[in-house]
Amino acid sequence: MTEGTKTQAVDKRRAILEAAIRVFAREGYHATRVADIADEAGVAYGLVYHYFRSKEAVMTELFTERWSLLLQAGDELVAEQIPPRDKLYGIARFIIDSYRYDPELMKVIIIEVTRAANSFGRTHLPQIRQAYDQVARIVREGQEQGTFRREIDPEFVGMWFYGAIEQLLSGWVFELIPTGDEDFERALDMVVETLCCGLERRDAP
Amino acid sequence: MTEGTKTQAVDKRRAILEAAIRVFAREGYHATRVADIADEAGVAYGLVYHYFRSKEAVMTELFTERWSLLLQAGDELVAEQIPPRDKLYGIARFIIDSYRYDPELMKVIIIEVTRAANSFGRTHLPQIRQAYDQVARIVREGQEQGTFRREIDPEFVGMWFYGAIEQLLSGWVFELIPTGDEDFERALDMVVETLCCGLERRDAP
Amino acid sequence: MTEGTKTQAVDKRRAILEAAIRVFAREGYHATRVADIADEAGVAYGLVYHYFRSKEAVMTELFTERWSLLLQAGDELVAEQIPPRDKLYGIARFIIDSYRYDPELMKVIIIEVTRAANSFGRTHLPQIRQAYDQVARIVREGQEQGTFRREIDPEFVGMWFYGAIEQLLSGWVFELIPTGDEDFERALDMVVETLCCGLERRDAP
Amino acid sequence: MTEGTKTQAVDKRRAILEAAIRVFAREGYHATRVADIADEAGVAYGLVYHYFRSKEAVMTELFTERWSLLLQAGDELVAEQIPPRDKLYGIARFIIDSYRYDPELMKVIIIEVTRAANSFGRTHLPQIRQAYDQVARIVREGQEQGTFRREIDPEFVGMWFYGAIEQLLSGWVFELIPTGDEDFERALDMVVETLCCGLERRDAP
DNA sequence: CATGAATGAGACTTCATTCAT
DNA sequence: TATGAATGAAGTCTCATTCAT
Repeated sequence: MTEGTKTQAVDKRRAILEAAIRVFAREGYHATRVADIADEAGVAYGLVYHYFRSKEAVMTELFTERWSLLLQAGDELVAEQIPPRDKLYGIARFIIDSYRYDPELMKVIIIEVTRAANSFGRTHLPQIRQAYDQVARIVREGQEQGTFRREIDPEFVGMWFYGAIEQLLSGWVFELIPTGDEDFERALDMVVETLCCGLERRDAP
Repeated sequence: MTEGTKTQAVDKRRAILEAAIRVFAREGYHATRVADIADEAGVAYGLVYHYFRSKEAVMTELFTERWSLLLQAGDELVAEQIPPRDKLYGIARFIIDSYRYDPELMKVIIIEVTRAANSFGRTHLPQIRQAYDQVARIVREGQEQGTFRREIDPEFVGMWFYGAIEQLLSGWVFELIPTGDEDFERALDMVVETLCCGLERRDAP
Repeated sequence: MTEGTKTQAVDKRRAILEAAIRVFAREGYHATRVADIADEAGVAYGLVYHYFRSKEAVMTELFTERWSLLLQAGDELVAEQIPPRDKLYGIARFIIDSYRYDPELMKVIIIEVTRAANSFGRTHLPQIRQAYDQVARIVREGQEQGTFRREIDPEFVGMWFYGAIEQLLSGWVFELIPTGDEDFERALDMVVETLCCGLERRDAP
Repeated sequence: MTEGTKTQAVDKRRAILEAAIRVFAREGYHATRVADIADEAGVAYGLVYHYFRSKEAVMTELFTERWSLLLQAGDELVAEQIPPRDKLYGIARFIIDSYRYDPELMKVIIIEVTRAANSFGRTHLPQIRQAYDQVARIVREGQEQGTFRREIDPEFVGMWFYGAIEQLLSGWVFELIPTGDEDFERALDMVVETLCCGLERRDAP
C-alpha cells in the first residue's frame, strides 16, 4: 500500500511534467499559467507547488532531464573511434531523433530555452555551451587529423552547427517545412553534408 | 515655429523608440515595463500611449523599420549581376554591419522577434520568411548556373543560413565569442566560406 | 471681422454642445471620452476645455439649458386658468414634444441625468424636484377644487407622474414600444387619462 | 471538516456579495473600485477575482439572484384566482417589501440596473421586460373580464406601472419622501389605487 | 500527499485635464 | 481662439505563490 501510494505520487509528479510539456509547447512558457499545467495534468493547483518550487523549476527539470541525455550522447560520440564527419552526423541524428521521439518536449527546449537567450537561455548557458563545445572538439579533431580546414574556428562552428539545426527544428515546429519521415532523413543528410563539405579541405587526402 | 513644434513632437516619439531599444536590449521584452521605457526616454508614462497603441506596437515598429531595410538590401543584392556566392556574402555582411551599427537594436530584433518563434516570431513570420526566401532564390540561381550542388533544397538553406548567422549574433550579444572589429570580419568570412564551400560542386567548372 | 470671429467662436462652442448630445446619446456619458466629443464636433481636443471647465460641465449645460425651458413651460401652465387635468396634460405634452423635437437631447437628459440618481441626478436634484413640485401643485389645486381625491398625497403624485412618463420615454429610446407619430399621441392620451381618472373622485361634480 | 471548509469558502463568496451591495449602494457602481469591495468584505483583493470574473459579474449575480425571485413571485400572482386589481397590488407589495427587507440591494438593482438603461439595463433588458409583461398580462386579463378599460394598451401599462413604482423607490432611497413603516403602506395603497382607478371602467359592473 | 482558497504585488491601459505654442 | 502634445493618477485584471485543512 505504501508502495502503491508512492507509485501514485511519482505518477502525479510525472503527470505534471508531461502536462507541462504539452502546455508549454502549445502556449509558450510565458503564456502558460501554473493553473493550466495543473488542469492539463488533472491535479489540484497546489500540487504543482508540492512537487516543484516554482513554474521555472518545472521548466528547468524538463530541460535538464532531456539536455543531459543529449550531452551524454555527445560525449559518447566524441569518444568513439569514427571519423569526425560521422560524429557530427551522429550528433545531428540524435537531436533530430529526439524531436521525432518527443516533438513537444524538443519544441519547448529549443524555443523556450536554447533560443530564448534572454531568459532560460541565460540561466542554462553553461549546459548549452557544453553541447557547442562537443562539436568544437570534433571539429578540432578533424583539423588535427587534416580532414577539416584549419582556418575555421572550431568554437565558432559549434555555435553555428547548433544554430542551423535549431532553425531547422523551428521550421518543423512551425511547419514552415514538410515533416514527413523521409523529410527528416533528407534534412539530416543535407545539413551534415553541407556543413562537412564546407569544413573539409578540398585537397584532403 | 510650427516646424519647431512638429519637430519636437517627432523627437519625443523618436526618443521613445530609442529608449525602447535600450530597455528591451537590457531587460528583454517581457521584463520591461512601459514605465521603464518612459523613464528611459525621460517622458511621462502616458506619452508612450499617445504615440503607440501598446507596448507590442513599439516593438513592432522597431522590428518593421529595421527589417524592411534588410529586406530591401536583400532584394537589391538578389537583382545584382554578381556570383551567388557574393550575394550570400552581401547578405551576411549587411546583417553583421547592422549589428555593428546598432548592436542593441539588432539584439532586440534577433533575440526578441526572429528567434522568439512563440511570440513576435509568429506575428512577423511572413516578413521573416521573405528574408529566407531571398537566400533560397540565390541558392536556386547558383544551382541553375551549375555552381551549387543540386541535391540541396534551396528553401532549406534559407533557414539554415539565417539560423547560423543569428546564432553568431547571439554569441556576440552574450559575449560567448570575441567582439573586436577583426573578429567580425573573420566571422563573416568563415560563415560564408564554409556555407558556400558546402554548397558548391567540387567538380564545378 | 471681429464679429465674424466671434460668430465663429460661438459656432464652435455650439458645435461642441451639439456633438456632445450626439455622443452622449450614442455611447452614454460614462463611455464617452472628451476626445470623442472633439472628434464629433470636428474641433481640436483642447478646445473643449477652452469652452468648458470639464466633461461634467458640458453635460450640466446641456441639462440646464433644456430643463429650464421645461420648468418655465410648467410654471406657465400652473398659472393658466384651465382645469388641473388640462395642466397635467400640458406638462406631459411638453415633455413628449421635447422628445419628438430633439430625441437625442431628451434621451441624454432622461437617461443620464434624471434617472441617474447616483451621479447627475444627485447633482441636479433641486432642479428636478422643481418639476415634481409643479405637478404636486396642480394636484393640490385639483384637490382644493374638489375634482381630485383628497386621500392622495400630491408630492407623491409628482414623482409618480414623472416616473411614468420617463419610463415611457425610455421605452421609446430603446424601442421597446413603437415610435410612430400617432403612437406618441396615443401614449400621451393614455398616460394622462389613466392618471387623471385614477386621481378623480368618482362622485365628482 | 470538509463541510467546514466548503462552508467557509461559501461564506467568503457571500461576504463579497454582501459587501458589494453595501458599496454599490453607498458609492454607486461606477464609483466603486474592486478594492473597495474587497476592503468592505475584509478579504484580499484577488479573492474577488477568484470568485467572480469581473466587477460586472458581481453586479450581474446580485441582480439576477434578486430579480428572479421577483419574477417568480410575479408568475405566482399571475396564476392565482384573484381579481386583477389584487394581482397588481401583490406585485407592488412584493417590490416594496423587497425594499423594506433589503433596502441597499433594491437600491442597487433599481438605480444601477433597472433604470440604467445605457449600461446594465441594456444587458438585462430581457429579464426586466419579463416583469413588465407580467403586469401587461394582468391588465389584459382585467380587460377581458370587463373590469379594466379596453382602450389602454396593456404593454404600455406594464412599463408605466414599473416606472411609477421605481420612481417611488428612488424617492425613498434619496429620502425625498418619508420612509416610516406606515409611509410604505400608504404609498402602496396610493399607487395601486390610483392606477387601478385609472384603469377601471367607471361603468364597470 | 492533496486540495483549492487566499494573498497581493504588478502591469497594462485609459483618459480627464493641463500646458506650451 | 485654437491646437494637440504632455502629464500622471487611477483602476482593472492577472497570476505566481503561500497557506490552512
